[in-house]
Amino acid sequence: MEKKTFYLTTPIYYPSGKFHIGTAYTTVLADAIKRYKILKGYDTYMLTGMDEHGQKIQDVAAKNGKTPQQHVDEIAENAKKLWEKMDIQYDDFIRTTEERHTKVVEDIFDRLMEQGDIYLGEYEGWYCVPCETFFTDTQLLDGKCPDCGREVKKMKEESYFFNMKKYQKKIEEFYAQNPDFIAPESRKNELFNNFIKPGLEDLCVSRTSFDWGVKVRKNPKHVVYVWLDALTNYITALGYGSADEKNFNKYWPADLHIVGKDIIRFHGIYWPIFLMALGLPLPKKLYAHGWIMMKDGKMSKSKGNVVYPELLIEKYGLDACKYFLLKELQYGQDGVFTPEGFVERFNIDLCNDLGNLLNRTIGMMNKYFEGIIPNYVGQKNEVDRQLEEMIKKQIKAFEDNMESIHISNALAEIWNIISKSNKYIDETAPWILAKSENEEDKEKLKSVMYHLAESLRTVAVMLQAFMPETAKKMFKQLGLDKEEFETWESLNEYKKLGGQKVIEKGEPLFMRLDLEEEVEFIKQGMKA
RNA sequence: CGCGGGGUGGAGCAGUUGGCAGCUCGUCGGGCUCAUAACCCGAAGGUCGUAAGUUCGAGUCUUACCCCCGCAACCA
Repeated sequence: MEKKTFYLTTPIYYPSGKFHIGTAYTTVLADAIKRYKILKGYDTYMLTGMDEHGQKIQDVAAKNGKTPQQHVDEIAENAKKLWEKMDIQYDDFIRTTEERHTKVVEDIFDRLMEQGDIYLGEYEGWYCVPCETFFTDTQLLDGKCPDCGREVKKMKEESYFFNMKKYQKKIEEFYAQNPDFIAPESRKNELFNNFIKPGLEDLCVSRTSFDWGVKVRKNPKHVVYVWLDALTNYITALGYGSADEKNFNKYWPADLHIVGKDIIRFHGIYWPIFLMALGLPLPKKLYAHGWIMMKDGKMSKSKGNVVYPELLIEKYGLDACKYFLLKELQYGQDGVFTPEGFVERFNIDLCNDLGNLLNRTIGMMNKYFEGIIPNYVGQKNEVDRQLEEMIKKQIKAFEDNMESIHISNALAEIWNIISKSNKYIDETAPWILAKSENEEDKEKLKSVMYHLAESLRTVAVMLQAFMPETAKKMFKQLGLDKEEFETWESLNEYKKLGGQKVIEKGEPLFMRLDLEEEVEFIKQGMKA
């Protein structure tokens, strides 16, 4: 039987510098969803990459005495290293300077021109001569260049336009029929009311003021400008328009485009319209996540408040870093990074709740049963029943949250099981049962320890999507590092864990941090 | 001017279809000893931005207003 496919993408990132935790978040989010889909049995394909054209890159490269290509090669290498360090399971990494992309963009441009979707016109804007850049009315600061503050001139430049107006009706119809295309809904409203309803304006798709880009074949003084070049990566990466369209046929349309809230407009309007023009099916879903903010606003180098993922990963581990990011950003909303928040999350959620639960369970398993998980003996009392029922409910809630991309809530569902299990230990007081000579108490003790093993296994199965290393450690310590105990299907029933042997001395999953010390460390790292 | 979001106990947030106001952290008091000075229980603390309306009943729907944030078109 053919597996169902799931194609998801991150944006292609712009190589303006080192990636901060915001960029890392987008990619981690995609990776987590991919891993979840794998667990659920999908044939997944995840794409990420780099958007490597444009004036800015040309400028930065020149400043550093490099060719643009050398410059982007370097950054692409760094990006790949970071994703490797973060154990991101992408299936393809597309770069817009690669021939497999540029060639197809040239073709697409030609075709759209022939179809009459692209026409030659004039782009009028405010031009700053020293900066060699065009600005729109709204970009100007007090009528001056927003970059250097100098006078700007009204200038005209010949350029190609995409006829968006032609698709006005179609895009409206599309949204009428697919009201859930954009998540969260508020982003759709924003987009619809501000841009679609008032009427679309044609989009400038070429420039002559710089030449680092895909040349327009029939008029090579023009290079393709930004979005027609960038957005098409989602299909060129799959081989669309190439000799081998196997992946394209298999995975397109995309199941999920993950984007930051800043570029929702381009993905919510231009991209569907480009695809309409090409006669291709539209993606199924667009999710716009919020930003990671700092206490004093956006991250910026000038403020000296930028956090790079390497800092957190090297000191606190990849899983802790991922946990924080995925937990902190609520559905579609911004989240705040503070060093205090990070360390507290680490200590409380990871050390106290999760790590300690595993540790005390392993300890008791060794003390009372020489490390062998007892057989399931049924529900010996009310709390056993409650725990089993609760876990069943949590699994369902977890799935619902994952399907609707409420990742932070999904994590909270896992932590509900953890809390409930910690409470369960207190309620059943296994250390008292262990001292009893009573046969019934001995049975109860078996039941308690079995249920705990099962709880932790459930937690580990779910955590595989977010914290694969931690999940692996948990399986290992529980003596359950076997395929049959790790699959999603295995959650459906209480398995036969009895007879498996846990590790003799459990290594703590996470060691508590000294709040003050670590906050200081992170703050120093932010300044550097 | 317009559009979108937010305004819920000290802090940070949940509250999908209207039905006794929840969670995490913090504070105070208690319990336990299996465990990473962890874990568990209890308590204090909210007129759910303001005003009015619909309803048997509204944080949840309608209207007006106030405050904060974002978007405002080719800036990734």
